Amino acid sequence: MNENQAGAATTVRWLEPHEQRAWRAYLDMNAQLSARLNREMQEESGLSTADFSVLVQLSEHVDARMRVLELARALGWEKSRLSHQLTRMQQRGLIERSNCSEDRRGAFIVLTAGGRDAVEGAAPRHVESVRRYLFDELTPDQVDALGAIARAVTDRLGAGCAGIADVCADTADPCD
Amino acid sequence: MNENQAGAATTVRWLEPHEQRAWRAYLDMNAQLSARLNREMQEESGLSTADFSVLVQLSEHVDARMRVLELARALGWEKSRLSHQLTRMQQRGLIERSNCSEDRRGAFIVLTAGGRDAVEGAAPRHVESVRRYLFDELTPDQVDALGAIARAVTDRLGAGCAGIADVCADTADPCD
DNA sequence: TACATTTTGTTGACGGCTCAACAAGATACA
DNA sequence: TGTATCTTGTTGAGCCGTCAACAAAATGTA
Repeated sequence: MNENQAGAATTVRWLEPHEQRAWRAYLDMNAQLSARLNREMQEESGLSTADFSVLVQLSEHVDARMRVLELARALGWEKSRLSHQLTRMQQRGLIERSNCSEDRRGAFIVLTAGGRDAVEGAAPRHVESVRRYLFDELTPDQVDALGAIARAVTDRLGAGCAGIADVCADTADPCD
Repeated sequence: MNENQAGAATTVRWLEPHEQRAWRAYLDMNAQLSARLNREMQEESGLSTADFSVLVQLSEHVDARMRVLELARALGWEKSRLSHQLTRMQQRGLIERSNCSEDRRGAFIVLTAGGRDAVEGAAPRHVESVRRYLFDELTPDQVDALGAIARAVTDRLGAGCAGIADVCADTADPCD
């Protein structure tokens, strides 16, 4: 965009050139890095990164079984996104839905043996990719800086309450 | 995932705890920031961030008209993604396709008056959002660090050739 | 008990992205 | 000229994500 905007333009604090460059570089990094990681995981392990995230959460959990909303909160996903995702993963034998005796509305999501094999096969390759494209290119200071930046931003955004009011505690929006 | 993997696990360089934290923080930042910016632009201006990116490219270009592949290269998108996107944008009157006399296969993509109004209306609000959620939370050093990190990673990834071989010069893959 | 409200989770419609296939014009070259 | 190849761009199938609507069970309250 150029800076000769009509209307309220005079009051807009446009990005400074170095901010503009940082912002576009960040957008590029994101787009390229996520595309690359997704494609490599798909080719090497037959999983999407979304599949992988779900499997990792389950495999890290005691008994490898979780309630749907528990999983949604852990992932920061909307429940309907997760439900669709679980349907697809169930069809491929990565997870199973089992009834919950304490709450008959509910379902437990259970990691299958195939799901465990898939995540354990994908994890080492994925770590290698993340190292290759990200950490190997950064100095230790840059790694720490990235972490600090990301935490500052997610703190501002409400640490998971943006757009997933669905699965967040119904407190007042702490974001403004 | 835990680190007691079967098989080749002994040779895998798992992420160190501080790398793990930085990585997950980065993933969270991305997911939340892009979701928030997308939602705000949709609510305030009726555009997706994809619409906005296309409109910005066009509006920055002399005559506000570009060939499809030129646009695809500028955005780092696959041509088919762009083609679908343009079809939707054309239906909403944001852009028009016009014939190219020099190359009768080709099409010029032209920004309409409505498209220009849309991008000029959206830009100030979008800048405010980007400031609010990102730059206002970062120190000047962090802004520079973010830019440097992003450039290091995109350089490693081949600066736009990842997954869009479609629209890239057909050089050998410089990524491995 | 009866009834409203909240919580849990699924579904369908629709926009968006990727991939492979395709059409048609441009280009190279014999 | 003829023809093989490359380039430009679109299309359709299918997966993915969001939104709104819904069903059913749990919970609160009279």
